[in-house]
Amino acid sequence: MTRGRPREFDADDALDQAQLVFARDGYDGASMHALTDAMGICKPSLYAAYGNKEALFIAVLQRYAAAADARRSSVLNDEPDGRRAVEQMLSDTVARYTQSTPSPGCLIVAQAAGGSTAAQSSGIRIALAAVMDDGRDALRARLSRARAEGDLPADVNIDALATYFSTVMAGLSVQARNGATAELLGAVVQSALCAWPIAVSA
Amino acid sequence: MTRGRPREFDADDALDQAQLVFARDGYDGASMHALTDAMGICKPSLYAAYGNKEALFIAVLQRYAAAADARRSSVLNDEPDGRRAVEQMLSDTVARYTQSTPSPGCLIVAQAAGGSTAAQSSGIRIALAAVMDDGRDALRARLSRARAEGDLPADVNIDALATYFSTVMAGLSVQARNGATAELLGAVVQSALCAWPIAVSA
DNA sequence: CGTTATATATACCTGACGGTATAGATACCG
DNA sequence: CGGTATCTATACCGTCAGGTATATATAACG
Repeated sequence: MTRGRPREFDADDALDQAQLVFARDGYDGASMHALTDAMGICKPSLYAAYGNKEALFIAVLQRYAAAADARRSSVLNDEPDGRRAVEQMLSDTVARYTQSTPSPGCLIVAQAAGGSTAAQSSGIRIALAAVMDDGRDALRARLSRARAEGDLPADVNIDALATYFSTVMAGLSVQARNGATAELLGAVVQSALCAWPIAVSA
Repeated sequence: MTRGRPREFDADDALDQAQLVFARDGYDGASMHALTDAMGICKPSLYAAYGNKEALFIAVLQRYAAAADARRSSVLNDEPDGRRAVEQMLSDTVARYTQSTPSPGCLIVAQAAGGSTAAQSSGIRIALAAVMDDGRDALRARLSRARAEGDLPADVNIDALATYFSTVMAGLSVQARNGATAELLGAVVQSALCAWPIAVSA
């Protein structure tokens, strides 16, 4: 058992609130005051629980990425047809990016697209690169399966195709943040899917 | 003639230097000290010439957008075939996004993707939305011409297709900023172009 | 040449930032 | 119940942010 006074807040709930602030203001724009306000805790509690601002952001990021990864994996694997699986992933992405008001889009993409490139070795950029790689890896694995199952031609470039769909998803985040509607982005998804290579039936 | 002592710096050159700082650090991350250092001027000169930080960024943004628009328009209009015109635009985009070290990607996309959504009515977001709309409008106009010339089917949704290619370009900026190579993004462009609707020859 | 208008340089102001010391509150452990 | 470890709250610290006052330098005008 842990000794001492137990903390009066739920660490994961607090991360969820912090996520909203980071998504709305960005890492630089989010002040510790705004964060503690939203999390409902005072600063020493925050620093004791998470360390500092950068560590807090990374904790938020990894929680966000874990949830996103879980959703994406289930969406990708529940659908047996490869093309429909990717379509479901993109449609789900549009739904989530456009429903998260007042800060549409993806926290990861937002920070990766706009964050400072000066501190390339900073923990934040490392963590961002890691979660983005994880996302593309999951997609690549699904495309690889699709190729093995005949949903993709044997000679398709899996890396390039995975990067392509990742690129589209990153773009969807940007469009959503700029106010694009779910209907318009749905049409974008349909256009994007036209790039799905057609397997020649043997 | 202008009275008084003439300024000792070129206003446009200074904007170019400021652009590098904003691209590297983002709007929030760029300090006035870093900006004046890069521009080679002192703070009162900067404030006298541009007003304040926000106005300076908007000036940088509009200069950047004007140059980007000029390049894009020439690329789009020089090529008579619609599909090849878009291909040239995307390839040119990849080349520019990957060659601008140490801050790859697009200044507009970076700020639009990651900037604060809190101040929706701020001048920055308004200016960003305007230049992004301009870019999509130029593309839409070219697609409309392509449809008129038979390079696209008559029933194609021009709005959706223009948004689709804009989405891909925004995604390319994100990928470039995360270190994707020109080769890989070139393959992404080829995938993206597979979404070009095929006109049925009458 | 004196006046005037503008540019530059130094030095400074107010406020907010990230982060912390210290003191008080509340639980487990013996 | 005493001791101790942990959490919370207030108040604070040093630094740096964006922005500006003041003084000085340099040009066009008359």
